[in-house]
Amino acid sequence: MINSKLVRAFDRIADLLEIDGEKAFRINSYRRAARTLKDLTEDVAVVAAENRLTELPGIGKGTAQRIEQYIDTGHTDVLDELQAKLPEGLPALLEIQGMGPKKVALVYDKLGVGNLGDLKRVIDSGEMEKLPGLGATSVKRIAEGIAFLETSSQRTPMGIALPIAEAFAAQIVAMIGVKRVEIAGSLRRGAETIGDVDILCAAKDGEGIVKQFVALEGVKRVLASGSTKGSVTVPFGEGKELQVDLRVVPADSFGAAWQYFTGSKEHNVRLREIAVRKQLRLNEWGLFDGDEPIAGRDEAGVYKELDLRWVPPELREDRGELERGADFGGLVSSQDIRGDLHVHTTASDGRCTIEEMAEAAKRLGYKYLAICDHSKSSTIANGLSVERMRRHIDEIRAANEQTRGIEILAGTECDILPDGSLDYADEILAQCDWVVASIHSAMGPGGKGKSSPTERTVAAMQNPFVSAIGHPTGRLLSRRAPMELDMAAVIEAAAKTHTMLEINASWQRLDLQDVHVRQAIEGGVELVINTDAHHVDQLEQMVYGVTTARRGGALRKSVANCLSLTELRKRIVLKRQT
DNA sequence: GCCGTTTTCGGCCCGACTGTTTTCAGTCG
Repeated sequence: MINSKLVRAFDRIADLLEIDGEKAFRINSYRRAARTLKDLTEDVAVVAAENRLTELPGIGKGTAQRIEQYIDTGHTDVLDELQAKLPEGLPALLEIQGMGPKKVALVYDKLGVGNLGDLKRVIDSGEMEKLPGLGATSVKRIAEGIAFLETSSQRTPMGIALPIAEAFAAQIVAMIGVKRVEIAGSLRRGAETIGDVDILCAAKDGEGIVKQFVALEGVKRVLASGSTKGSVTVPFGEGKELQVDLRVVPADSFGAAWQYFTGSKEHNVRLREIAVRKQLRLNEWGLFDGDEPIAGRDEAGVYKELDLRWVPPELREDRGELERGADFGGLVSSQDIRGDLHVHTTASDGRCTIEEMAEAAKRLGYKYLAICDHSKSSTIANGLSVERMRRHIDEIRAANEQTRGIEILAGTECDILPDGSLDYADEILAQCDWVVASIHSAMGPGGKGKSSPTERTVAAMQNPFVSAIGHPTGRLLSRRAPMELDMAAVIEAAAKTHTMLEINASWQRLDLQDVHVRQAIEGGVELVINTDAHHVDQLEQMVYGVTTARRGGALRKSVANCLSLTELRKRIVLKRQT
């Protein structure tokens, strides 16, 4: 699809326009268009062909023309002209903390800086700090910004950031005078990757709390330490750093501040527009009628006074959540999950036994657990031969006999082979209670007599024993791109065959991702949220899958593992009889 | 450049912080 290329083109236009000193509104409209295209789940070329471009939010006549030109020629005049005018390396400089469009334009105009190398040179030579409006301190900060950019991974997966954030929050809440501590920012919204960790704290003595915060164990560098805000970095992985910000506010403003710092920026802009229409003013300190505060202590009050329903953080992305009459109350939550229907054991590549996994699942309050080890073709993952699989099923049945308080289902994660057939014959699959079918090999686009991932997935769904498709796109966050999957075709086939689609909860996968969750629900497909755990500890990753489901607007009634075991079995039978 | 239950023209969110200033511009979230 050409969508992602257009997203990059429009973001680049916006960057260049900013450096060029264009009006903010025009720049924003390009960013808005880029975001719309990023969220779009269908091929923009199809939308264009059907003359529906201007129906998309933030896309008017002008942008539609540029999209059409790009589809036809691979270029847009606007971008070509800007690129002819400004050096290629300039937009990258905007990523440096402390460098905004004005400063980028300044160093370009006065010193001819066209890329990162040039910038480093004029910093070292001392030329930069002589520029008007700059000085030794700001140049030093920019130099630190460059260093941070080069050591930090740009975006950190939610699964790495959340434990770090929770550890900090636990230490802050123990400080004297702290009334309340909460995680805010994109982490609270459940974004799959985050830029930095935002922690909010209610206390009177901001300076004292911030001082303790920047001195906490695990802090590598202190970026800022003031009376309301502290900012530090924390090492993780191999030489990487994550930024953690703490803000301290009075208890009376906690709700407004939590709302404000949770974002997203776009959601907040929309909220403030609504406030303005009501002749009110909304900021991080509260909602005001003139100088009179009318809300701010809690989040719900802020929404209520704007005649809005409180919006769950996962949905605050300005994707229509303030307008849509959505059923927020029915949104799936972690408490609704009654079982995990995709885990591995030592039989294939897991590190715990059937009994260990079952005991851990029971501790989480689950009523059922499906053991789904790899099938024979997944040799790297120690996939089970037919003979081993038969014995494995017997072992699962025996373990189930021995275990009380949880039902252990005999399952498999059966490979979908390159030709679209399944790795086990129906005779084996029929013995399983539950079958997840997944693609693990030949993940390329297909063609030339080779089946495409879409064809293979759709073919697998025709098998009556296939209950669900595992990690449908096969992506690994920032490590492997998703397969080229025609999601609309997969969803249509899933609905028709009563096959569920998995939201793989592993923070390295989150597959389906949020926009596809929404698309699947709109297509009438039932979902299942599984951890794909290879160790008892990984069962706790369910929360990431639930968060992703919530971001896609999934209600508990759309998620199969919120069902009782009896109801779940009925769903499996329904598929087998179709 | 987009958009419309005050509008097809004239709007389009808000405040803190910082460093450079002597009244404010730029950046950030």
